[in-house]
Amino acid sequence: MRSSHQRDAILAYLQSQRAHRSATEIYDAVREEIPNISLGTVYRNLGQLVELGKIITVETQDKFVYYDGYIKPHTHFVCRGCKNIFDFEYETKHPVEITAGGFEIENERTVYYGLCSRCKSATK
Amino acid sequence: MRSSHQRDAILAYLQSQRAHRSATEIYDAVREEIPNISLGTVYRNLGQLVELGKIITVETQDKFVYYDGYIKPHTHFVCRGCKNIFDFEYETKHPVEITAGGFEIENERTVYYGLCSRCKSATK
DNA sequence: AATAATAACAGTAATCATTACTGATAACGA
DNA sequence: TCGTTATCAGTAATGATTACTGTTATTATT
Repeated sequence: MRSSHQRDAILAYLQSQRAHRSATEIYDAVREEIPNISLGTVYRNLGQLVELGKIITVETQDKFVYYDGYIKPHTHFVCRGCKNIFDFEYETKHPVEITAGGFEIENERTVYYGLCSRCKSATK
Repeated sequence: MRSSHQRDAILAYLQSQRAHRSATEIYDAVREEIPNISLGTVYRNLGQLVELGKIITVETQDKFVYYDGYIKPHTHFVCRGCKNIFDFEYETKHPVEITAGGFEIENERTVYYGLCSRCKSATK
């Protein structure tokens, strides 16, 4: 794989902050550094970075995929109020039947939905 | 809310089998009973059934949403080989920081990815 | 049972995140 | 420096989902 300025910029952006960004948000952010980068390039490189294991995807009940440069296993909490995504330590214990049934887990995703403490207070 | 033949058929279909179906698959299945039902009607009623808590959605790394008539809390395993989705008992333990941090969990989704035992053997 | 109000519908058009395509450009081994 | 070709920018296409519109069916009321 050849190196590319575009891919480096995308990875650097995702690693520079503990956040979960959609392709469009990444596109907007990277355009400040590479004004004529195209959205297709962003998608192609995001796919490659996922393939390389440098970033991960986070699927939620939103209509788009979020990308995360923090690849240590962790879970997510999506607030119904402010829509923010919070990271949490990974404490999941696999259902025993999975491994007992001969299934091979390669990775997993857990997403919690609810209200963060700030939004919970606001609705009171 | 008024009763509707279409909504009843959709719910009956999803409850009749332990499966996870996309909107299009549900559309095709229900059309055998109601040939001129429209896809928009399927989507609208799926949304209402989710709202009513009669069915749940399952978001995966696929590009479409699956609907599930089995609403007892459980997790899913998506096989990378055969693409089947398997159900498992719910044994997740919430990260302590979530409740400690004042977050209110309303629901959660866990999806495991990997190979089922059949597909694991096939690749050997 | 007939009527009125309107939720729900079928059919179709629009939206929009994502993917595919194409000719130009840039990375890099020879 | 040159040739190969991965990658790119720009743009068109795809496809799941949503919105719109005139019609139909449900349900409360007469």
